[in-house]
Amino acid sequence: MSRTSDRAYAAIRNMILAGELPAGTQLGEEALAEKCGVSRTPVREALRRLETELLVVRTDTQRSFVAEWSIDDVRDAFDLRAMLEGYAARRAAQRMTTDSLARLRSANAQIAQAIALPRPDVAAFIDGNRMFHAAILDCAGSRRLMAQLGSLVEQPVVWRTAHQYGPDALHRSWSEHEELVAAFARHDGGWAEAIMQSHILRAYHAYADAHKGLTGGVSAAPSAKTPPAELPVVHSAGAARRVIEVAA
Amino acid sequence: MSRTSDRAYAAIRNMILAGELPAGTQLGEEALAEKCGVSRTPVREALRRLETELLVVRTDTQRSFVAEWSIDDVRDAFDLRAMLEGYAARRAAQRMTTDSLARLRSANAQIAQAIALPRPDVAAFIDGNRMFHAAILDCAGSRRLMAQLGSLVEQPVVWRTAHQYGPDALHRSWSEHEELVAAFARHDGGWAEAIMQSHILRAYHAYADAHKGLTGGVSAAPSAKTPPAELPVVHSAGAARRVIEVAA
DNA sequence: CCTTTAAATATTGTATACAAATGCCATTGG
DNA sequence: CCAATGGCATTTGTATACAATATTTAAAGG
Repeated sequence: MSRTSDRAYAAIRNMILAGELPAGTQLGEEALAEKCGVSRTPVREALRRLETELLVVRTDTQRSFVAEWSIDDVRDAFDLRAMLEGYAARRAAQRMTTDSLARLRSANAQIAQAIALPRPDVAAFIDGNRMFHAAILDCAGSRRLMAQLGSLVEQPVVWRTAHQYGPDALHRSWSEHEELVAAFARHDGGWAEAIMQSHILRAYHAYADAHKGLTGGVSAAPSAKTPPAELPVVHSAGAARRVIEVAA
Repeated sequence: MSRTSDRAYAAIRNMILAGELPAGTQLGEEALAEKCGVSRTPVREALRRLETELLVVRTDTQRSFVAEWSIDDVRDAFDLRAMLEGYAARRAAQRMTTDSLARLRSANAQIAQAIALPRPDVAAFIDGNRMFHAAILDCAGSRRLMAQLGSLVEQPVVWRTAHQYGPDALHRSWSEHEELVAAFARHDGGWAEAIMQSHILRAYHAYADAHKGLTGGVSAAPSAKTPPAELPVVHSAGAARRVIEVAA
């Protein structure tokens, strides 16, 4: 991961996720190159990656902009993720090995420890959560599924500091993971799928509730000729900080 | 689409799909650049695109190879497509407009005409089929879904000359489309989803039957150090011609 | 005053040169 | 004879220069 291209990708991605580059911002290659301290070549590659992940949109004349997210887009992303990750859970349940099961238990044990402290260790929680879901995806054994979910799990709106989660929400997440482990242990694909879908969609509603009234419907993509000017930019200075992860 | 990069993409893609570049072949940038008559820069871009579509795999040391397809990979791709396109059908049914419905009827009318002739016009059939499915996807109104299905619909194994389809199979495909139109007209999402899944999975079994015994299980990706040498290359000269589209 | 046109500016696309890394092969030492 | 190491060939990564294209600005005409 020491390649310049990856650094550029990570840098741009973080700037978008952090709100430093608000939705609708034009992404000039030269400007980004300077900001990242690299040449345009790796920046171009990074932009293409971000484009396939829909974090960046391009006009028909090849100009890149930070993608806009309407409330419907968010719902859309969660629905898709619920379906795909539910499918992953179903497949994983069928192919579950004792080894994978151990990894899942271990990951959720880390989560239990992270939320047990007087003040929850959010970083550890997020990390354990990531490991848990990654293990399931790995066990599902589908390259395609992995590729498709990869571009879906960490989206801008999906990000949200788990700090906003109260102790009860954190515990409920852990509890759902435990239930998933039970389903996996019994190789019950249908059960696992149902739990997972519920798990994800609950996360969506947690997000939606937290953002009630905040997000005026921002339209999807900047159109060809009039991209950044007239866009109602939602992410003002205050909103920039609010970018985090919905910990499913 | 007059950009050099797109030409390179299309050229490489076609070479893979046509079997000219058999699975496991190393894809050197310079060699491809010469073959396409362009410089390495657009070739690199094309390779990255093909990589995200899983037509090309890269080793951990950044070498590119034509992806291998095991029978399980094929099944995997069809399962995913069935799920995603089923989902698209469900959404489309809910949002169906008279305008979109007209487009669907028109596309299927073209199919009817294409298969009605004494000798079926396969090109017209494929074209109509593409239009039909594209209209549904469009009506589903999900950018993400469109992006994800885009990399799934035209995969190497999914390709197969519809020439292999007999008149009955062509007619059945048309008939299922008609049923889809009926479900759409009634805004019955569940029905539409079920038909679509059946439609896709039937196509899978048509493919599987046609390739029985032919495809010895080819493993997934060439491993890091020993990529092309020991691979049991399936696509011999004879197999190269067999590359086409499973017309769902 | 608005629309249209044309030049100027800015941005992206492609090619090429060079640097870094990987892979291969032969040689050497055990 | 096998394993390890060194250098040579090949391949990919990055930077930069130049060409093509798009956008903006300003001026002219209606």
